[in-house]
Amino acid sequence: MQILIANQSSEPLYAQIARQIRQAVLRGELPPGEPMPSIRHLAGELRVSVITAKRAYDDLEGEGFLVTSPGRGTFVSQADSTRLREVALCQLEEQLSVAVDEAWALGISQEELLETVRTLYEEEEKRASNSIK
Amino acid sequence: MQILIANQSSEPLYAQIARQIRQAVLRGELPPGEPMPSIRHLAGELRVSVITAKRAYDDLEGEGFLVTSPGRGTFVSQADSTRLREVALCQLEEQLSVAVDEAWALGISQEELLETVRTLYEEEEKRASNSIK
Amino acid sequence: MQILIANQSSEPLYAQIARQIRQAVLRGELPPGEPMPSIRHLAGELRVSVITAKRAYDDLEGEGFLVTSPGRGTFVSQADSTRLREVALCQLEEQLSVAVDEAWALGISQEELLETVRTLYEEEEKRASNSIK
Amino acid sequence: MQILIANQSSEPLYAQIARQIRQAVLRGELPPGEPMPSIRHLAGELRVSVITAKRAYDDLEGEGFLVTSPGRGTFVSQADSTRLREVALCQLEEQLSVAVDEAWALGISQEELLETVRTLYEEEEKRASNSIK
DNA sequence: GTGGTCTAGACCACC
DNA sequence: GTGGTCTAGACCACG
Repeated sequence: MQILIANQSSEPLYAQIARQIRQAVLRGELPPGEPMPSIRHLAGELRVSVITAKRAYDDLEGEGFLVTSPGRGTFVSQADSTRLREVALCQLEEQLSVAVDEAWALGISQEELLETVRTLYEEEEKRASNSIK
Repeated sequence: MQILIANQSSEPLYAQIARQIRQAVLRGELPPGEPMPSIRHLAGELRVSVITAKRAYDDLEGEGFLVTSPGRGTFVSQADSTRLREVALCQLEEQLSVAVDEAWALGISQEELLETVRTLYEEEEKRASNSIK
Repeated sequence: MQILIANQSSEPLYAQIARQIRQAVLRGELPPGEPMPSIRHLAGELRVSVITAKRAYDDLEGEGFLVTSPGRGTFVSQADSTRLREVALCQLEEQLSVAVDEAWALGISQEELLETVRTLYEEEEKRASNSIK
Repeated sequence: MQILIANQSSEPLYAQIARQIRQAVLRGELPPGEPMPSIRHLAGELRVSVITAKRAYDDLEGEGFLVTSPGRGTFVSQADSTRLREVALCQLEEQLSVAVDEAWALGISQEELLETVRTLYEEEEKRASNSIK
């Protein structure tokens, strides 16, 4: 898989890494049981400190996305994917709620808002299909 | 106007204050030229330090929402509201874009997403009409 | 004479008043010996506090532009206008020096800078001739 | 780079610091991506409080000159330098406009004014070439 | 009374 | 080590 680090972003490095891995798992791109690269290897590839990579893995482990067996490495969890998805959905809804609140404050009509979301979704699909090619 | 502070939020206090004032201005609830409460007064009411209240006003001044004359107080800016609204719209689109990205990664269909947004928007309207009563 | 107060300006009220009176004296618009309006009268016209108007007169007195004889009022000074002009010239040169410094830092050539100043000067002349009509 | 602090100036400390860094960036002396000294280090060198140094960086970040990533440091922004230069030019023109207004009020002829500016510019060049040696 | 500046010091998150 | 937030408190300029 491909992880992109934006140095300019205000999102912490460890959060960027964790988010991208989390998405890949939920998307099924990283199937349960799949071995993850070692912390040191990942850190080297992404040019971040080992401690930062570890923090990302730790968080994902805490959320149930990864499991580490000492001495053997880190793997994508076999855990109940339904529960994981629910957690993610809940976070998404919170995120959307804030955005809708903002939109309402700006006096944007429901129609305009839905139209914007539709457009963004289609752009997202297009981008995805391009990156597959 | 009414400002609510959530101490347990991860959003900094000054950002919470600034955000709520920003929305009130964009919503037209605080008309141009309107005098704002003094930073000391605001700080007292919200139970935060004077510096924290000042930081919120400073940020809003930097964004063009407020103007302050030393010794006289702080006022809602007479500035070009079109420009301010554009900036806000731009930020909103960025926010939505991230959320849509998440939704796509979770495998949510366009229909589901639009339905969720519609529901959230209607809840928002209901909440607003209640707070008016 | 006409004094304009910009409430939005960062320049203090008393300084705006003092500056405009100073310019009027240097320009010869207010001849030596000319009686000035009383502090209370000026304050009333400009809608500022008496203390602010007094501060402006005090400063101008300190600089030698005005003289106050208690009980009779305030008048434009008969003082050596050459000295006053020199002080003003010195301040102007300081002001220009800062601007030129900035211009140099921006990599503006001498020709460009002189051209800009020339244009601004001509605009100033035009504005002045219009306000006379 | 070299930053000079004049404690007796009426210009606030943080503004002096910000101004000198801003000029260095616009002059290209501090290239995009360049790491800035940490606020603590800068504060120590300039003998000012950490907060004061931070305030300067904060302002420059708001203007788009710097970007900072928590935990990693502060860097010269990769931002569109054309836009930054335009803003600076705009501010300069405002500054010059005020000065020309003063000059006109003092009855200075266009020729005298241009001559003064020319002299100041040449002094500036001389000073710059000396500081290089 | 207002806001503006500067200070010291504490605690936290990130790398 | 880095920056981010919040605090209290002092002093000044403005109205």
